[in-house]
Order: sequence, then structure tokens, then C-alpha cells
Amino acid sequence: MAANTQFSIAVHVLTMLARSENSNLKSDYLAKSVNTNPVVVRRLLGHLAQGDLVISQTGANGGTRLSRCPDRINLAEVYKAVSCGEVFALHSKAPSQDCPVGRNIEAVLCRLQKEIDRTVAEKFAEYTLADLIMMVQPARV
Amino acid sequence: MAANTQFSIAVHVLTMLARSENSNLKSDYLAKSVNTNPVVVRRLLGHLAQGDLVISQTGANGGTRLSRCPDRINLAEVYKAVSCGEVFALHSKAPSQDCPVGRNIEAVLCRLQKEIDRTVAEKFAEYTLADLIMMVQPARV
DNA sequence: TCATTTGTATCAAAACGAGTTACAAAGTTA
DNA sequence: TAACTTTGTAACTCGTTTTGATACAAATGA
Repeated sequence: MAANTQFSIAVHVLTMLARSENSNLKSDYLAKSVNTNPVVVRRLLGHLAQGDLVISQTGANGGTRLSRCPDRINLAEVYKAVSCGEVFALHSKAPSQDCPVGRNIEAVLCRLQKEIDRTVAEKFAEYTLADLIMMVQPARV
Repeated sequence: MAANTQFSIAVHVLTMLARSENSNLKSDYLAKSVNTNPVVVRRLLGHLAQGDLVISQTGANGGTRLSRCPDRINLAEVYKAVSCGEVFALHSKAPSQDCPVGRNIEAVLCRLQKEIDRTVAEKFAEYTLADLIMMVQPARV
């Protein structure tokens, strides 16, 4: 019943990358800020890389940086990269086909699911990483 | 990363209750349609009862029925009753307070979380159980 | 009094997430 | 070339959550 923390950690990490401009950050360094293990961070960065949000490099002076400017990364992309994108799941076991409700409810829920998930994606899309940076660090003195 | 199935099962069960008008349905009967165990259904019905959506009775001729007309139960109430109501969770371990991002990101995420969750609740609230019944069983011949 | 049904405790099994160790592969530096 | 750094990923453990099952007291109705 508890929700997923991946999105929060992803936003945290991406905000740090955004603030470090073009220099690579190491998973070790990010892990310290997030208060977790470097491998956990690298796994997360792997998802973000698949979503084309970050670029990682192996080797000395390696690390990770954003693939684009923070104002061109919106939170819908982040959410999509690190979650299944579903607010609720359909039945894991197919309901009884002997029951009229069982036979038809899945199709109805499926349409509802799509509509809810689209609504969430649209809301997330209203914010870019650049917006978040402004919120985290409001206008410097 | 997988989402919760409780909401789908709740909608399934509530739809059956709505279609049975005022007669009580047994957890045994509901479990057959959902294709699970009666105790699992009774646990779910417990949450729905706490949310004031259904009324259960023990004893012979006992069972569960809706607490109101299907057109007065909206899906936001259902979602609230069976889930934590959060699309994503905040950090489970507090981020490092030594890092400027770590210090401030939680408050930002918290505001975002509230906004997203409110958006979802509003979308769910657009549908009543009566609407769903129409979708499951469109106008009879 | 007896049969039925819920509510809930308790247990076991399955599924899942998070953290850890380890190491090959890729890259840098000298 | 050699030494060093860093990622990516496999493999494992551990704790938590979810699901299904059994059991039984309490409530209800006949």
C-alpha cells in the first residue's frame, strides 16, 4: 500500500546534476547526499539513462551529467523513467469469466487507468527540472 | 515498482454490490468472482466499511451492501479508502543535511506530492459508481 | 438451540525492495 | 604500457509487504 520512493530520489539526484552544470558527478558523491549506497544510485541512474535524461561515463573522471538543459527536462519524463507509470494496477489474477461483472470490469478499469495515468503525466509535465531548482534554491542574495 | 491492485478489486466488488441492490452479498460469493480468498475480500471490505462505503452484517443472512446509492459514491472515496493516496513517496531515509539540495528538496517534493495527489483525487471524483455500472453493463436490450 | 456469516488473529509462502560485495569493462593519466 | 578510477551488473542477504490459508469467537437469524 505504500508508494514508491524512486521518483523522489530521482528528482533529488537530477537536481544535484543540474546544479553541477556540465561536470560529472560520481555515484559515491550522490549516494552520500541521498543517504544510501552507490550501487543503489547507479541502478537509478541506469533507468534515467534509458530515459535519455542523463549520460554516464566509466573510467577516471567518469560520472554522470544531464543529457540536456534542466529547462528541457520535465517531471513527466522523470516519472516515466523510474516508475511503472500506473497509479493503480489491474487485477493480477483474471476475475471469474462466469460473472457478468468479472467479464467486463477489466476493460472498464483499463480505460479508467489510462485516463488517470494520462492526467498524472500531464500534471508532472507542467514542471521542468529548472523550475525545481528555483524552488530548492530561491534567488540567491 | 509495480502498482497496487486493491483499487481494481475494490471497484470490482463495489460494482457487484451496486448491481445487487439492497440484498447482502457474502464474502464467499464475492471472492469467487474476484478469484481470490474470502478472507482477502473481508479485509478489503473492512477498509471500505471504514471509509463509510459499505455496511456489513454478521450472522445468517449476513453479508455486505452499499451504504448509499451508487450515484453518491465517487471513485475518489474508493481510492482513498483502499490506498495510501500517494502517487509517489517522499524519501524513506532523510537526505544528508550537509548538502544544500538534501536540506531543501524534501519541502519541495512535499508540495509537489500534495499537488499531484490532489489532481488524482479530483480526476477520480469525476466518476461515480453509477457511471461505472453503466460502463460495465451498457443499456440493456 | 443450531446454522451461518463476519471480523480478526495467526501462520506460511511468495514477491519485492534495499543494501552489500565483488568484479569485468571502459576510460584516464602518466 | 601500466596503474588507477569509475561505471554497470550479477549475485546474495535481509527485512518488509502482500497474499492465501486455517481457525475460532462473536453476532445474527430461524
